[in-house]
Amino acid sequence: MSEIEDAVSQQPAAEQPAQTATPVASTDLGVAANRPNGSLYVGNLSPEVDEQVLYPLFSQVGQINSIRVCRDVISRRSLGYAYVNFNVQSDPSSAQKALDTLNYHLLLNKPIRIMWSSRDPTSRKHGAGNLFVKNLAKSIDHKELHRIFSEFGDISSLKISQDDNSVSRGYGFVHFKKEEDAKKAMEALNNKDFDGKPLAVQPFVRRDDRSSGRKNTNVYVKFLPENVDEGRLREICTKYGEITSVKIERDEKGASKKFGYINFKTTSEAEQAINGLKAETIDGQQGLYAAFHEAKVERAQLIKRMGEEKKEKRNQDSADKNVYVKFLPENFDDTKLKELFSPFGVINSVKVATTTDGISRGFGFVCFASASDASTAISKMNRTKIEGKPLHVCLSQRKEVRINQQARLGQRYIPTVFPPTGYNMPFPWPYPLPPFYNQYDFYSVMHNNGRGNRFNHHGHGGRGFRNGGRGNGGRGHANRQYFTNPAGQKGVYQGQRNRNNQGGRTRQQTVQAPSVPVEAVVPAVAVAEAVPVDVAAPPPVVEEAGAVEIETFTAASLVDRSPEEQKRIIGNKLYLQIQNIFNTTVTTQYPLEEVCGKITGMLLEMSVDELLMLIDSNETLTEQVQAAHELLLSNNFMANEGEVAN
DNA sequence: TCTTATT
Repeated sequence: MSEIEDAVSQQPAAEQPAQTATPVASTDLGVAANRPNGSLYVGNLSPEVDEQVLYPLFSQVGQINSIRVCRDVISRRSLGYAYVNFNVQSDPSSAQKALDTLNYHLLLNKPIRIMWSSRDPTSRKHGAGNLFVKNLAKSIDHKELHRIFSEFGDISSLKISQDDNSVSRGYGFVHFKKEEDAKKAMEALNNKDFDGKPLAVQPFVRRDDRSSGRKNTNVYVKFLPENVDEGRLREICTKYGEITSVKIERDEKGASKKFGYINFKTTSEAEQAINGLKAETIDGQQGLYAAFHEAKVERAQLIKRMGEEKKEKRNQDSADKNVYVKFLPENFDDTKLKELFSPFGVINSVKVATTTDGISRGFGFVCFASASDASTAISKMNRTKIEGKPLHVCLSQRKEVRINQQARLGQRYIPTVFPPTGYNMPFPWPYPLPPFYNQYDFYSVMHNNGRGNRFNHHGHGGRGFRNGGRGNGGRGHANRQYFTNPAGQKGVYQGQRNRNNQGGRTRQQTVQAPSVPVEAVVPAVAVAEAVPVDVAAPPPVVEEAGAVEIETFTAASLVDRSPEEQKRIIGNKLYLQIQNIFNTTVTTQYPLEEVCGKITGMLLEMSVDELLMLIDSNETLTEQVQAAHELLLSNNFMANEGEVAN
């Protein structure tokens, strides 16, 4: 299949690419480098365990910023692990306390396994200092095993395998922080009796690595001449080493199937035989195939793995060479498309997407031999007019990538964020956090400000609405955040709410006033909030009041802008388009500005390329808006108690 | 008788 056909055809979802690191404000609180924040990984959870179960447990030891149980994107089923984020400002040791006191705590009969959350998977993957422990007495539980091994050093993770009834399977894993501690423990504890059984302690070896360590002495050989029998084969192979058995596969009539097996005493003998047989001349003929004999299952796995690797490689290869072209004239076929793009470099393949009747669907793909040619073609051809209509040209995103992006939208499941204790709730709890009010954004808002709130484009503490008509007199803005005080003082919680609902209540609560008032959501606000801002960066330019200019931009003009700028510019346009969709095709019961702002922010999670495609296709945008709106509805993100429809 | 992972 060509790269292009491949790109067009349906593909199973591929692995998600690695996420970029979240910028985190650096705070030196004297904690070890491997735990700069109060984030814990909590694993081995029953599927039923959710945030509401974890909160009371963990809040006993300290103030919690947020808890998130990770779930399957589609089914929303728990993946059996969670992140618990403690407020390090209020107590830098709370996470450590949780580790010391809550590890192996039974939740629904399963012992939770707590570790420091580490973004870097390498230590987990390469497994240095990891021990496999077997022949464990069933009576030994997690705490007991931990007690036994912790004598030799810090343990980063320990687990005893259990069956569905939480009964020990008699083996487990003890991962030390330091490899030398693991070694000491192994030497001291291997073969030592515990509860009447000698413990077996050995380095942990992953299954894949283990099978290769198994003795491989059996040589598979094919393309044998038909007249070669066992005796002859043995004769040929004696020079390679000591043979324990020879077998040639035969059909029911006893005729050779022309392949067989020779088993040697040692692996190295088998290896020599493999090399030698490939060059062997039998009756003047060459061309034997020889290899280690692998069990059927292993072979199937190997083939599968190779296939996956090949496919992955193909994906990688075409990722930056495959150009997506949209808004082609109806009569444009493969030949014309190729002609159009051939000035930019060698083209491997072209394809105009068509219906089953062969009618152009108005878009296509051009796969270049080189990524730089693809890049040139994009910059030269995007927005050039063909028969009066500007083309849209960008890198093609593979279907599974696009699907993943849509899935990611659904994944924007908001962590349950818990307010500090010892404080009267201004509104019912738990309350889900609106999408873009996470603490990092908030933090940046707070820090941006010597000179007024970045999100308040009027530059003063008054009303920050920029919609030019409604001001704050409109109804139903709910604005609430839970955040960490950037000044590092005592945990501060601000629940702020501006609303004039029909009951005439206006509730506003500020426990400790932030340095700059935070205003409600309007277009540019939503856009700005969606883009995390580097705390150390200089304050962004504050635009003139009322200047909600929607920049006219081209893909080329965006190139020179920073990623934040690109998103801001696109976001402004996107906001208006989304607003238009709500005015024409989608209805919402929520305040228009708020819902548009939130959805703009959600969609801005996509890549710039994807966004450019999106703002050019009202149809796709509408689909995405509907999906995002449904998500908001289903997660109850929007204000709902007493909120009046707009 | 050979685990488990990112908001």
